[in-house]
Amino acid sequence: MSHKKDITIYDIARELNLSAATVSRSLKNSPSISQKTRQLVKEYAVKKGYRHNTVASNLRRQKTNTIGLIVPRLDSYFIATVLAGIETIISPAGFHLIITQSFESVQKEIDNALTLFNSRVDALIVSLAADTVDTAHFEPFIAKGVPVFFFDRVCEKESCQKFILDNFDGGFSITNHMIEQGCKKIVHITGNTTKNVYKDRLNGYKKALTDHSYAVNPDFILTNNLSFQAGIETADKILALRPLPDGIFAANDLCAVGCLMALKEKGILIPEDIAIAGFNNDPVSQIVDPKLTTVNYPGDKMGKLVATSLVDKLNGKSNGNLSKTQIIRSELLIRGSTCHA
Amino acid sequence: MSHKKDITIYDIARELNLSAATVSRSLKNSPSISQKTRQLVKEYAVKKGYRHNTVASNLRRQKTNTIGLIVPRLDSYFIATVLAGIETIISPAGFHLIITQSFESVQKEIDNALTLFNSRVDALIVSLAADTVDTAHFEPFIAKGVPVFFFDRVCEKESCQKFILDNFDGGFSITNHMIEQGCKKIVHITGNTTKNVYKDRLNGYKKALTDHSYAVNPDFILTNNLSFQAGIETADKILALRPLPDGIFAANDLCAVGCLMALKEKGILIPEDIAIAGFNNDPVSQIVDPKLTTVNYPGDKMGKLVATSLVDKLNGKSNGNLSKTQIIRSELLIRGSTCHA
DNA sequence: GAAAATAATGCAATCGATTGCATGTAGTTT
DNA sequence: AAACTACATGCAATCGATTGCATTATTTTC
Repeated sequence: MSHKKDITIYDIARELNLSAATVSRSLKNSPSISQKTRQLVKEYAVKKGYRHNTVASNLRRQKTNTIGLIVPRLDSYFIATVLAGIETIISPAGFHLIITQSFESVQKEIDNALTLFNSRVDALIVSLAADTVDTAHFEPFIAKGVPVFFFDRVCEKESCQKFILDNFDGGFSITNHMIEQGCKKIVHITGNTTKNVYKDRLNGYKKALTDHSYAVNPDFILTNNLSFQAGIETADKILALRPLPDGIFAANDLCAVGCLMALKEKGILIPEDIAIAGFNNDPVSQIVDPKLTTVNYPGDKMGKLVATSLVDKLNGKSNGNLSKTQIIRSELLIRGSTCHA
Repeated sequence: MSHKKDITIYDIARELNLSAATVSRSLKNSPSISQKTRQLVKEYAVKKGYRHNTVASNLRRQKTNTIGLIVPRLDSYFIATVLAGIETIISPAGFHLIITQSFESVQKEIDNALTLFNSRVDALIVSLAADTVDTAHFEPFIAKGVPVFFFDRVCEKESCQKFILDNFDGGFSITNHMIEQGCKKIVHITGNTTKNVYKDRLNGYKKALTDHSYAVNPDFILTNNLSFQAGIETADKILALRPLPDGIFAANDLCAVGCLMALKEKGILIPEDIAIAGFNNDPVSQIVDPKLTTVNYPGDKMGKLVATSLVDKLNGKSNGNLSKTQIIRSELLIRGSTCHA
């Protein structure tokens, strides 16, 4: 079956006895073309169903108006909201978004970076995979002047542009709050602490303890992959600890909720026996009974912030003195899982 | 500041005293080039940090290896899992994914379709906006032979390739189950019934009622936007109904959970006073207490199915006789919100 | 009415990879 | 040694829009 072939500016030029240059300029409303021809060309283009060929344009202009995105996974509430925020900003600004997931693997992240580079994206937005230590795969972008913006799981290097929540402060506030509620033996469940997000939350937790002259007990710092399932499994480990903890601060909500539900199942009263807090303000934190104390992590806001800064930079509207590190203030949300009604 | 300029096959050709054609063929491992030259070129390319220019290649080949996606919004669990499923399949197959959201608006959907068309995507995957009736904006793709695959919220036209869950069967099974549990006055909360998903669920509900010789009471069919908040607000309306309902079937989980929590708040016992069921198997359905009976809607599976079919088609591996409508069997998940332990 | 200024349009190169066809070279056959 | 085959490489056009510079048409100015 044969399909309609696209018409080009040359087709229009030929039909109207003009040059391709004039047609091109007319379609872009160049003021150097007379009102009359401009109108003529545009009407004819619409009539014939002309469609601008972005690919050809991209090659000639050496720009793609495309932004690449690399995230660990797409099926997380936080990432989904960031994504939505980014798209909301860049789409009206005339940019496209190409998305890829690294599945928490450096190798996949490297592959994705390479194909996005080859696709000549105008910029890159990244949240690092769990096991990424070396970030050399982003060097080609830097060397070429392509902006690379990190968010959430960021590159530790000074020179990187990054957008993060104040994870230290969040971890500190939560732990502090639990201590104020009377908790004396608080467990912390964390993920991969080579990543800033978990490391900072952990350090905030430690700081709150030492500020209150509590010792940091290494046995009370548990590591898992922070999934819902991991939370359920960790509940048993927690119940086996001696002395029995009276508080749990998990580095994300999903894990906290899994843990909370498993403990409830075993007859533990929340928060009377053990108080629990999470991190992220995931929808599940408001559904679980009792509702989960957590730190608000506004993905939509973060996505919009990253995207706005990026679009400004790409359009040369950057005030230039944008700080390399943008920190969103953390906000503690106190709910039933850490205090009695 | 000056940035490193990309090197091209011409640069390599010049340095090695070869033609660009030979370089191009070497890099693609064309068998018509001798092993020796091929090796030479490839090593030199790596050494010099050559990167394939996908944009130029796309223009010449008249293919972009890019798939466009248009969805109502990105920050929904279902969409996020579909997205993850799609990316998982198409990425290893060498395709990119450009995503856009319509925010449930036809106009935005039309705009997105246009820019994706101009970007010469090789295929399009769509879940329609709430108010989309006319689908003429996809005609240019069809006319040009660009595959357009619909999922979930699909185009009603016969000729469209669509992937859906058996919504009718799901609605029927849920309602039937509730009736078997003793419910006699079941409310249905639905969304925009011009969309197949909600219309079919509603029809399944009606069929189950009439099969059991129950009348369909129009007052018992409530419409809202199916958000969590809407569920909370609808709880009051339900309590004002006479006779008082003894069952609620909401067309999605978020709304069902909002409603459930609001009712609990008001002292209603779930499921003793009123049984509740949702649709989608969203994570919140397993967190709420009691856990929510629902229909499993495997986004990941659907995404992979859509993407696999699409990639096969693009690679000409389609068996050709792929049915226009692919239906995923619905699966009822019975939980505490509709039956006593 | 001629010169100068301005407006409108065209020419042709460019972006970088791809590919059908032509050419060239080495090796084999008779 | 001529003729032929097979393999390796090059030539040059192509994809379609963009844009600096040149050229032609139209006004303005004196």
